[in-house]
Amino acid sequence: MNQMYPKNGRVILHVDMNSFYASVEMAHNPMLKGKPLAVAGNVEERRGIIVTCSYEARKFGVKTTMPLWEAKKLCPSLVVMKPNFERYRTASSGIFDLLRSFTEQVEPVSIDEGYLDISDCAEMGTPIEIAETIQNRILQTMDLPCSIGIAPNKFLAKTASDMKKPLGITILRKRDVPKILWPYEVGEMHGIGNKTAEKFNAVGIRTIGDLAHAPDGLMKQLLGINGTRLKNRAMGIDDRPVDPESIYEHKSIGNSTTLPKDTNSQKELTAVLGRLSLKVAQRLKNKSLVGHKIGVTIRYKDRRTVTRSRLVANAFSESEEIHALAIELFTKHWNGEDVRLLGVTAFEVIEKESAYKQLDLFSYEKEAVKEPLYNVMQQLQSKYGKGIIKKGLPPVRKTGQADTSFSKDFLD
DNA sequence: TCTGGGGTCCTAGGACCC
DNA sequence: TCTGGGGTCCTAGGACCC
Repeated sequence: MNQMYPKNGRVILHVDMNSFYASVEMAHNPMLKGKPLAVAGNVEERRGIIVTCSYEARKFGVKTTMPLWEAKKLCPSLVVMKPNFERYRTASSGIFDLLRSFTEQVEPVSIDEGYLDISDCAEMGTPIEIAETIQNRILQTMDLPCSIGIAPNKFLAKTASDMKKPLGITILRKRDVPKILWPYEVGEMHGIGNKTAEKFNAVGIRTIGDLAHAPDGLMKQLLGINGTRLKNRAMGIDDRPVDPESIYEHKSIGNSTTLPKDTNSQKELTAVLGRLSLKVAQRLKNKSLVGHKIGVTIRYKDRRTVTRSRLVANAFSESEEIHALAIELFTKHWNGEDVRLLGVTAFEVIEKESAYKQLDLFSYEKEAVKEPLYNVMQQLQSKYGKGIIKKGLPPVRKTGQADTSFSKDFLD
């Protein structure tokens, strides 16, 4: 019997906080409980949108990304709050600390959701018992509700956690994929937005089951590599590992803002770029990062959006440098029309330390004096490719741990 | 009196090199 | 003289997610 079990059966949890910002506000001020509550950006401006809302607010038809004025029309009694990001970050790190007390194999994907690989946690109980314990502890210690999906991979776990809210626990076994997953409309699938759903509908793919049965060639032709991937997901296949280190791997850091009023005043726009550059510089500094590529985003009155970027010879992190680079890019590419939004982004960010190390390697290469170090660089290049010089060393990974596991057919 | 702000990944085309 | 083919790097934009 044993040899019938698949070798690499995994048990993955996806923990998804329910209307996170609104729930944190309610935990912080219990008087808000039971009220239609919305957290909205730019509350004092016309351009505020709903970021999160409580289930009471949803009953009125209030939804995420809805303009504030529209939400108030639907629900005049709506309580509207500005976001307190500090508060949400604190709650979030409390949640992830709690999750890490079960296993180190925790991958946060955003402030309010994350994956756990509990394949090696059999001694703690069944997956359902573990999920119940997690859900109860987060609720009891932090007064915050979450939904949890249990499945053999990330995609199915994510899908499962979405199926019952709030405070749901849902198991999605691979053998149940045809019955449970396939009847859904293809647009419901995580990773498929409006555009892709339209493309699929145009060739007669309406349900996730249709996608699972679609010809490989068609998928490739329609969406390239992503087509194949989506089809695999629809079949319940997803080999991505749970990666606890991924949160430390930043690729870009940027700030943007929609202006209170559209403007073409160069003085004002320059000042806004200055404030954005300062924020980017502060965030780079907090994380000890430097950037190698500067980017600006310009959105015009009619929402046409232009992005421009360029590589910079020397790594940057100071706000003045960033501001100067941003102004240079902006003035070169701005067409003079009224601007609605401006953004400044640092790309190709790496740790300051490894940026220095690479500089050292460079200078040794040029002078060709220190043979041993030059060789090190050669080795790095042959191992990781030439990009290593620009992109930096891959982060060091902790090695996995041992041993005990669930009976392997639990989720197959 | 519409539609925020933070990201990631993929693709396509031109430049450039061998 | 009528000009290949493969590869990488760089930039811009699209799609998607929370």
